[in-house]
Amino acid sequence: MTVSNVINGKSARVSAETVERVRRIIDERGYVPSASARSLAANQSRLVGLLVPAATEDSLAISPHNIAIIGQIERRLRKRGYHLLLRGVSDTSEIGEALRSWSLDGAVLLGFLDEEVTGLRRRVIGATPVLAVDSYSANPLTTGVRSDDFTGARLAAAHLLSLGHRRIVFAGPSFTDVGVVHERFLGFQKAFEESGLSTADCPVETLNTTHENGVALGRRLLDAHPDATAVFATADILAIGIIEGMLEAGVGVPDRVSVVGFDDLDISAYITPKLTTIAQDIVGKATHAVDRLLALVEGGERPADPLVLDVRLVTRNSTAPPR
Amino acid sequence: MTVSNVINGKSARVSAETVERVRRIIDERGYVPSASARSLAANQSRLVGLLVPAATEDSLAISPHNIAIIGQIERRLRKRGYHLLLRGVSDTSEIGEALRSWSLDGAVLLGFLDEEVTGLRRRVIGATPVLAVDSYSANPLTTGVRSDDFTGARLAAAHLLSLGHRRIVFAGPSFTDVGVVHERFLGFQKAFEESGLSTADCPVETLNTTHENGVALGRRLLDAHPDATAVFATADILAIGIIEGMLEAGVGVPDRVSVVGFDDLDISAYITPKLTTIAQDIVGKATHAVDRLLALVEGGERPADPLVLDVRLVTRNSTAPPR
DNA sequence: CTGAAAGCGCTTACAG
DNA sequence: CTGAAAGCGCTTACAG
Repeated sequence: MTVSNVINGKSARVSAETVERVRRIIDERGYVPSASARSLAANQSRLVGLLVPAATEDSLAISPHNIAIIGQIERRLRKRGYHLLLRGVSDTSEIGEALRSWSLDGAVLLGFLDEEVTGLRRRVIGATPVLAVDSYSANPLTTGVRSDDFTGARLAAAHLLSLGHRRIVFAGPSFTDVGVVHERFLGFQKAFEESGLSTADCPVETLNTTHENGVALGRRLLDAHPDATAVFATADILAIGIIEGMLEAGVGVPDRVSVVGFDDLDISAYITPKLTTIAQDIVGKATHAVDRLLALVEGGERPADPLVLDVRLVTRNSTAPPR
Repeated sequence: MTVSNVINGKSARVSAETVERVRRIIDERGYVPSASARSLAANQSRLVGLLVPAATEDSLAISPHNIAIIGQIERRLRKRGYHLLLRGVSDTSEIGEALRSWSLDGAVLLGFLDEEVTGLRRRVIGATPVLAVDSYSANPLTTGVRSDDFTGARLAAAHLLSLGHRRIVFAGPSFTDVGVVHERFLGFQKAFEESGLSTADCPVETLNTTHENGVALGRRLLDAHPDATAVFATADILAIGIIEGMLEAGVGVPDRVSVVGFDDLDISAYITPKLTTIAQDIVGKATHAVDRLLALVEGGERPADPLVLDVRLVTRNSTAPPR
């Protein structure tokens, strides 16, 4: 018991001398406490789950942006003395299983749809703190950390408008009346309003966020929308594909069509032309996600409103005034 | 005890009727076994560590190639009924701590230097199976899975030689007389030998594998080596930087200088010109790494020779005959 | 300040 | 085929 107190830093209950002696013996023998025994007895594991969607049989469905976040989350958890269980889940019911099986102290949900987060019930997650990254779900059982998607899209559109573009294609996944893409669409519209303009002439192209789909759209973009002079894509990986498709089709970027992305992936600065895009604060997202989750784990306060992180416009070479 | 037998599938010791009854009750109550209690009692955790180097205070030091592998490893482990503990370690002594603290059934080392793997002692890792990805270490306590680096580099050089290049820059991190980069250098030389040529006129540029370093090298490449007509870079991310640097400096790729990379990252097909490179079998690497590790975990056979995976040349647009 | 004892939820010889 | 009992390595009231 005294040894236990020393290890757990409850030095108020042990004499300095004893603490010293225990410490020395621990070092000498290379003693390492058993995490499973600890979890079992204390009913807390110092383990946090990082749960990501996984199509059955398939790989983890992690976007480049989310991949960048994983490393940062691990780093922050480690710094705070926690460990990371990385788990792909093919059905939301597996979330509850993971939580209870490992007595996870908390979980970060990365890449789930808003409706999946909203569908989480107390019966499934119990009292375990759960944080959803990039979610607009209002589920009171979860908290969130996300970027200011509205402002990001507003900045992107305002940039294109200020260059003189009017007919701008909005390219992104289909959206409902809530969520990341919807917010970006609202921000896109807002920029037009602020300039006294309307998005009535702006085509919306709906497609899943992959490089491949971007290429396909790029190839046929001017056939479908001959008057378009710019594209706002809701993800860099999509924007990169669109640029590739347009270049293939002989459409100059940014001479004929300007393109703005969203994310600021590393690779966005490697392609030609370098991509103008909206930068998200990846380190901040990861750090705040962990800190927020652990505040719940350790303090037990109830989830407040989602934390919203600033974004900024990064102007590079894929945008120019229309011809 | 009977319930335990049912859960663990030891149906030989339980009547079919009882199995059925237990199963039903488990479903009704939504019972989920406690992983920590199980680990503690059975002395096996069904947990595998994925250990990656982490500079202190810094992010995980994961290359794009290794990031792609992580998702695949998680998938394979999950399929085999194991869970993944992702952990950055800033000192190899932490490896032993992680193994013992969580009673890990095994560990995959990703991105460690050969000397770090070689330095692993029984005292640190005990009897836990450890597999090092991409390592040439001969440490008998570990097994390995890696690509055929020698052949990859040989194919790359042979491709350039067949196009007519003779003065080819070898660009990669510094290497000793063992390891991935050394193997690639040997394969590079081998291709020259097979053509009755020598690498005597081929400059070796030593630099760490980052996009930034590649750009810097690209900018000064022709100043430093005016006669060079091609570059073989030991990593795509480096090759991409080199191309960017050369284009900036007004050096045409592949018109003036051809470039071959190694890895076949997704982004290598997105840049302009699309990169000719050596493709590694990422899915195979991850799958075999897991299967091999679990063979040790479950069967307890002793580590055999490292498993070597085939590579192949992917010809795209960054290579052409010299002017 | 120190320690004996119960208990966390499982697994595993062992007896019946 | 079934189950009582010990034990895995900790934590935590509780007594001294």
